[in-house]
Amino acid sequence: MVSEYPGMPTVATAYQKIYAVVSSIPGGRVATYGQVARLAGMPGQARLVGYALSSLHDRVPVPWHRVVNARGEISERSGGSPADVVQRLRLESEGVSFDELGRIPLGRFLWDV
DNA sequence: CCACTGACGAGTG
DNA sequence: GCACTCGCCAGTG
Repeated sequence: MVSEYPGMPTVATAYQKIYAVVSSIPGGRVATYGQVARLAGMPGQARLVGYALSSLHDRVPVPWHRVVNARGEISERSGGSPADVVQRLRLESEGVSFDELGRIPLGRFLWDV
């Protein structure tokens, strides 16, 4: 649970809710953007989840790497940042495996609430 | 205040 | 399974 970080607005934002949900994803499991949105009380707001995560900075201790898209793939960033590679490495080090197409078998690793 | 911007998802052909 | 469209809306400048 991340309630605060340098530079974060003092008032509560939708992002805090999202960060709280992401922070509760167990290691070795993954959640989809849409799933996080629902758990955060914003069904249908998958895009906002992605937007919220993209605005995170390194010092914020949120396990953003455990969030993937509905197809079990790691979504590609804009600007060609290497964050997607880091994400895969972190997941693999947690025991999450990928198939030959670079997708995670959601039937085995999706976080069941 | 207005316009633009996204780590997405579900539906359709 | 792939390509395309449309709906979502908080933040940012």
